[in-house]
Amino acid sequence: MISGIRGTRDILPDEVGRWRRVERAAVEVCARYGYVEVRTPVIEREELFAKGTGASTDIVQKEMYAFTDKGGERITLRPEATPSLVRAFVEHGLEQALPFAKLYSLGPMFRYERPQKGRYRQFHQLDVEVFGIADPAIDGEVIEMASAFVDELGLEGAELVINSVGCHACRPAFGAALLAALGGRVSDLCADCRRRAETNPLRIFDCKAPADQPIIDALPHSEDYLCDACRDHFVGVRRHLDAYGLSYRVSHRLVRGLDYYTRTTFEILGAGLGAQNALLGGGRYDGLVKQLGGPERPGIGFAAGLERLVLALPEGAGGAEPVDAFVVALGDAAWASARVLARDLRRAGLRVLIDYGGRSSKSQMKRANRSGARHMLILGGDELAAGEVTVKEMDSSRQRRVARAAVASALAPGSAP
RNA sequence: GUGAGUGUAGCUCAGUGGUAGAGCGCCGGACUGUGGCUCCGGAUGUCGCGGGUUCAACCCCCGUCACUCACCCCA
Repeated sequence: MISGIRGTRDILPDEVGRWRRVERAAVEVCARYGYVEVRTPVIEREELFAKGTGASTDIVQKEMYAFTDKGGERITLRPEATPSLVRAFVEHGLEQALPFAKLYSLGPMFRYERPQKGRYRQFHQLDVEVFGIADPAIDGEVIEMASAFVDELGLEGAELVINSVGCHACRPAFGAALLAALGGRVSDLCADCRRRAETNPLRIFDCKAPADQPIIDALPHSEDYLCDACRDHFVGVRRHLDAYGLSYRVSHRLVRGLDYYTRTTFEILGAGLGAQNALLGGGRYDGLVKQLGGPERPGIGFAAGLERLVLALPEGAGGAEPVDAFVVALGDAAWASARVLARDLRRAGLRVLIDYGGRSSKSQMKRANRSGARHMLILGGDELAAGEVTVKEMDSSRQRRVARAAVASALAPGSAP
């Protein structure tokens, strides 16, 4: 047997309803908030992510499925969607064509990571991006929409966390203040934190090692180092969230890993998901469009992990649509006629199953029962001769004979058996 | 990349150094034109893979792969 690739998953019939539930909610919520859908390729130039996501990030350094194609180009499976959407926005001049550059996209991403609960090598994201709006009102609207999406799915116990990490002007000062506050205590931290102190000091706030916590708790907060413009912006964002009546927690420890984030960052954490508990995360990235060769345009957005949303969905969500009828043929003579009956009902828009080959009536009926069909349509010698069909309602076991032409209407909900 | 746990029937799992099991599911019958309930019968396994120890390995040892969870990273 040839097995699937590690970290990839087959979404089987018993789970696909939950996926459709999440995807439908995503599409509907985005439409309500004025977003339009964009679909970009799964493969991109490697340099798009080196420049966009950040050459120093783990995603680019060790997690990309990158290769040289037959033409000698460096290609990669996309590890995230934001750089692709920025590219499409710039490449096609979308700000000219659209009233607002509010885009969303749905699709698979690829990262070579060790799989665990809620984390896979091929995973799926809803990606939402807004280009060209600097006003904190859009930060508030994006975060409120993310929250509405989670609510729409009926997820209990989700928590919204926000922070501001400052801009290119004020963040370096905060980084320096962090290192200064750490001083000689860097050597007391865990190995991961000592590495972070070298590469990306902000990420020390992500540390989970209990021994490090007293030191980390004493570190300065990014909010206290914001420049005036960033401070005003953050106040504005919170004013909007308060006006919406959203409950949220400001956490100075919410620092996101991608290089491009500026000012607002946020996450929504789910309950019962294990260690990978971020249902969605995002923030503002005011320099990214220019960084990728476009005009100077601010940006903000988020990505939601569909696997995690499916995982967090309440029990029983996304049940399958029931089958309307299962046609049972009794005796060889009835088979051909039964197949035509099934065809006619299907063309009339009904969901109809029928068995194949001369199985016994008993086994056909067992299969009808197992299929969850609402009705059983019995066609034997008697019915054939009379031009009728026996319509049996499965739940009540009540049945009646109906003229063939009237079968479709007899299957309608509320039609008495 | 690191650590721990787990790999036995389609699924959930028991099992003992000496001929592979249960429950559920599946197929058939009891009931030749009435499903679910009950009873009876049946099929299905390279015991993850490779090597070693042994008269004999599903069991013990080594390696390897996969899965799960956690670290890292992040949706």
